[in-house]
Amino acid sequence: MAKRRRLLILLGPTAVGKTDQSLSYARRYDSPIISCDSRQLYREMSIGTAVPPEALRAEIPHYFIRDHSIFEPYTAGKYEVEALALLERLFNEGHETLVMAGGSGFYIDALCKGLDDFPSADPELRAMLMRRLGEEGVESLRMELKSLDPVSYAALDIANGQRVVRALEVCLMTGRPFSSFKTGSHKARPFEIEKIGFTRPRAELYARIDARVLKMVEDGLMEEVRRLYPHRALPALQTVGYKELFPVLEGEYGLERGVELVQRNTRHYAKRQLSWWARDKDIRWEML
RNA sequence: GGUGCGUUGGCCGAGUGGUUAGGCAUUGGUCUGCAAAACCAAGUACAGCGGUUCGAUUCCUCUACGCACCU
Repeated sequence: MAKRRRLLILLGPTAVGKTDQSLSYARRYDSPIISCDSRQLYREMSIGTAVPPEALRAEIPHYFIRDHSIFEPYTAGKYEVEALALLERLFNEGHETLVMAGGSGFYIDALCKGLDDFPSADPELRAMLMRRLGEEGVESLRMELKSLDPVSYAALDIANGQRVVRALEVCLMTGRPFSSFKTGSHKARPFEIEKIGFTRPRAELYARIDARVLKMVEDGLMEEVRRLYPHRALPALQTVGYKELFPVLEGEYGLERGVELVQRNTRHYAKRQLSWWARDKDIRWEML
């Protein structure tokens, strides 16, 4: 009889305390921790992304923590493929329950439900469209999308340049409308999925965020930022905790202001995470 | 005690005799390969009393508070 395979996903807004929770769940199920965090997976960043401490990673194997490079832009699509393969391997090694922990809602959904078979971006085309976005503005790209794919045009966030570019690039690459790739169906997964969401009262969460940012600075965040400064234009560094601190190095404003901005943007981020999960009825919420 | 200036939503800050500046914060939301990204939306404030006026946040009186200067 086949063993019951279960993926336990621990999710929640940044700074809620997922790391501590994942530790106890991993111990309970004798599972490694599979991270689902779009920034902690870059090896060049660690303080600003609040990766789990060294000691913890020595005790329990972690995956998708600092095992990719900022020089190879990562995407939710890659995560779906790689994480699925990893899970398959780990289940085959005998695990019945695997613990996943993370805060990237889009990545979690990609893994659980799957993305449709869109082509991935062609870097040159993407760059060209982004340049046009900058030079001509969204309006011009929107008009082009309207003629190539009226369905997407109607459905898309009309002002969201990034989305318009994505839709347009798929149309141009394939000769088919972007919308024609969307099936609206979920892929089947060869394991059960259980989601536990951790949350806290808003004020408490915000206070934790503010304190954690201060702690990061104490721990040498500015050194990390300085080291990454030459790469500040990379997509991976368009990240809270870094993008606000590069201007400090340039003397645009002081460290104090930089810290305030990181705190603020982290709060915004936490709110967006909560908003993403608000409509996911499969999550069992737990107040910490 | 006197004179002058000021008092705008959580904060900053413009402005007007009659379609509610704006920014930040806050709150809500969107999301199919950059997602810690990108984007959308919401709140109806003019210190208080009275007056002038068809109508006052805007003009006038007084009161309170703040600042400055004078005796």
